[in-house]
Amino acid sequence: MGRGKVQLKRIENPNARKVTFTKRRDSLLRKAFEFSLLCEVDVAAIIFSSSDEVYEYSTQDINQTISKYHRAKGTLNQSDQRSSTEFMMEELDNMKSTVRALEAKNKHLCGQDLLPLQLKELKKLEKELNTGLDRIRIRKRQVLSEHTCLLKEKIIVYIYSEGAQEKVTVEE
Amino acid sequence: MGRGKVQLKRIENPNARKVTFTKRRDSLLRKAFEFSLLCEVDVAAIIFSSSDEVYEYSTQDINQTISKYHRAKGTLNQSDQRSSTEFMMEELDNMKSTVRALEAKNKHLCGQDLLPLQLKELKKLEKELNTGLDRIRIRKRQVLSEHTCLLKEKIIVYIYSEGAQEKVTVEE
DNA sequence: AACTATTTATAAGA
DNA sequence: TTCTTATAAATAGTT
Repeated sequence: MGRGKVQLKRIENPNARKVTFTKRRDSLLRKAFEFSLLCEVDVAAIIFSSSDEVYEYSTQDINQTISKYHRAKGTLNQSDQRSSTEFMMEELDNMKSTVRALEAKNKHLCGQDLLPLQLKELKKLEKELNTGLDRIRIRKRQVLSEHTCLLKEKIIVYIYSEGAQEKVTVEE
Repeated sequence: MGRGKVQLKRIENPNARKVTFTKRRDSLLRKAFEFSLLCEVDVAAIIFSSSDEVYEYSTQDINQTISKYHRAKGTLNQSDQRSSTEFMMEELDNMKSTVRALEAKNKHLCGQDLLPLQLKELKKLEKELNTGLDRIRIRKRQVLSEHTCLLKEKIIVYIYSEGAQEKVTVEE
């Protein structure tokens, strides 16, 4: 439509290209608008100039249209992504307070930061530590006796083997 | 362009509307394509049918175009959002392993889950607990002596005051 | 789905 | 640039 038929390729003359850009940009946006109105459908069009200025038309808010597009395509849409981000932030917050609590408990168990504690809490802590200490000693004795058994075996092997190279030590 | 001039309003006849939809849809997408080619610019068009089928044209991958749009508009674009999500996921992962480590340490200090520990680790743990226990006992004695001082004061107050109502107890 | 009378878009010229 | 205009293209209504 025009004085001549156009070749479908880049318009070489930069000026002519710019003029055509403006003309076709406007009519594309107008066509999009007419189309959506006549046929009562959602349409969005985004146009960048060669210097990346943005021209757009959208039936509704363009971000809604983009979200709708993503939804239709089954790709993650923005609002979903935003809410998953929010969810993660919440989880992160929870995690942080968990870490704080665990670190505090840990320090208390190691006898640090005791000043804020009440007598009752100190007694509870002492009890916990006593229990822990008992269990650790029991386990230590077990391990130790296992070591000793192993040692005995090794000694026997040692006695019966001339080429024994391995050095065996028993702690505590 | 047609047998008559169109009114710019919804085409009432559903059949005519559907036909026009197809015609204008195709030409809009074709126009978008021609435009981008002739003027060498980025264009994206998204069309939904009345039953929300998607028709689209984009010079490059449409998500890239959408990102470019968001970037140009200064709104948070998807890839930015994705990377912030990725960052948070990483942080969340780190936090989770921190929690795991702290919980394990805590359990060990309470004498639980000792089986995987080596003799050396058990001894270190025992030492830590002993230190902790010492400190807790020191602190407990402090608190207790403070209580006792307080008690002494209260007794004096009690002796000199007839209306004393508060009941004072001293633990251990 | 194809046709065609018209309207609309637009390339090139002023 | 902007306006004009000849012509190409799109398309509403028809078949």
